[in-house]
Amino acid sequence: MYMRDRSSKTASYSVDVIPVTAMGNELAVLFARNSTERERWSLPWKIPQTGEMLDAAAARVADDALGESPAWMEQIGAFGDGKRHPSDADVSIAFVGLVPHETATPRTGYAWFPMRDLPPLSPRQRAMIESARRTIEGRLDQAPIAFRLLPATFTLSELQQIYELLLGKRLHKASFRRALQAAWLVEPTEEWRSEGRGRPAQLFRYAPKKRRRPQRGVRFDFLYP
Amino acid sequence: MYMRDRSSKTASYSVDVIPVTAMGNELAVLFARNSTERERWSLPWKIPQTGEMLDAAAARVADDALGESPAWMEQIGAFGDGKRHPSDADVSIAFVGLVPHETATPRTGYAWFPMRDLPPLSPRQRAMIESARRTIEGRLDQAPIAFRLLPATFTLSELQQIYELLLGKRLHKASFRRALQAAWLVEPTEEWRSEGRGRPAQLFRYAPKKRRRPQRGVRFDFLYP
DNA sequence: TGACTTTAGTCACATAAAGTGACTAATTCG
DNA sequence: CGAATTAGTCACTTTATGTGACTAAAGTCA
Repeated sequence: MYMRDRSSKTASYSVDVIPVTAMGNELAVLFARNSTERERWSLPWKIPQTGEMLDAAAARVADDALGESPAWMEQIGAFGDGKRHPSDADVSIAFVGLVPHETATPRTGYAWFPMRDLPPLSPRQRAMIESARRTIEGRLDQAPIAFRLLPATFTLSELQQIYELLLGKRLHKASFRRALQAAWLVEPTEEWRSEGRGRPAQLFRYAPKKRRRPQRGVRFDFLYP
Repeated sequence: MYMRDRSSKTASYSVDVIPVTAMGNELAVLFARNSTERERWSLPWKIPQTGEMLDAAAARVADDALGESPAWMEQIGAFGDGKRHPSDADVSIAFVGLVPHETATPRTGYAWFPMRDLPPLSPRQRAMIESARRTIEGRLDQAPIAFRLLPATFTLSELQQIYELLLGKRLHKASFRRALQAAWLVEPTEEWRSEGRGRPAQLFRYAPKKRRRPQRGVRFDFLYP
């Protein structure tokens, strides 16, 4: 295991990844089993080589854990508060990654934990996971990240469930579909899927079309000073 | 000047600050004159002490440059692409800060540069500044950052000009004021200011009132896949 | 089989938000 | 004084969003 001299004057960092997926009807995060304390878990991380790009290092961390790179990944910042961290680095540069649950099988030594039932973690790791959750929620209306949690084809009800999960509230079916229609983001396939009870649902795929920029004015949507 | 061994295995970082203000009718960034090459400028930075919080280090960097801490500051991430940087650190952890132009007087060795006429910079510094610009624009409807570029009292026309500057487009006066009214963010003072020609304008202050959370559904507002 | 339940998909109307031009008000300039 | 300039407001239009009710196609079960 990597160790460094705490008295060194150089401020050091590690690259940590928060891999997120949608398991059932809640979000889940991937953890790596601790090599020394077998009952402890931590977010996957590494100390990048000199000259290695940050996002490349993060992609490698995710790949080592899942055998594939996340469908979407974004840096969520550097975290320096809280003392203990597996890497012993002063700060963690964190990335959040989204993977569809269907194709994401963790390698041995890694496991998914539902967001609401995480293993014991250091304050820094809890802060990073909370920041990841907020980043996902905030990106939702800025980038098509919800589709990155679904397989290539999906029903509109599945898509709506993902949005309800990420937003933490129910959405009205008609409003959701009208907005989706207006956004030209999905197109229907020829296939239908019967889930047992109820009318079969048509399968759609993510296929964004060009459209004009919605020219809106200002928004004062924030709540807190 | 701080130097470190490039062959060291420890990945190192510096803390860089992008201080932003509104000068006339465009944004400006504060730079520090390079100590060795007198004609070069760079963003203010430092290597934090071990154990020093990142935001505390950033506040100190800004304070050294301006004699005051920014009215608003936020970390915008870690930047590792691009080779040359004054600090010689592998990555820069960047913070964007907003200061009202009226009270922000740079110390000797520092100067404001308008966004559209920046001095020659390394790719990494250009990337950080561009990211700062995007962060400001994106935060605009999530936090009251526009008020952080204005003095304590201001006219609604001044406020609208700040928004037009940050959004890069003209806004309709009536729409702007209607939205502002609905947001309960400002309250009028007893003072009026005459700018020479035209009717005098009433002065307002930033005084947010509590209000219910705007319960909106989904937004598919993004343009790019 | 046929009534009932369940999920998918759509419609029409009501309400809320945003875009827009035109108006009045108060000041300076000539 | 009257034109020009900036502030502030109004009323109307257009667009977006909220919402309940409807039809459609499947399974369940007496």
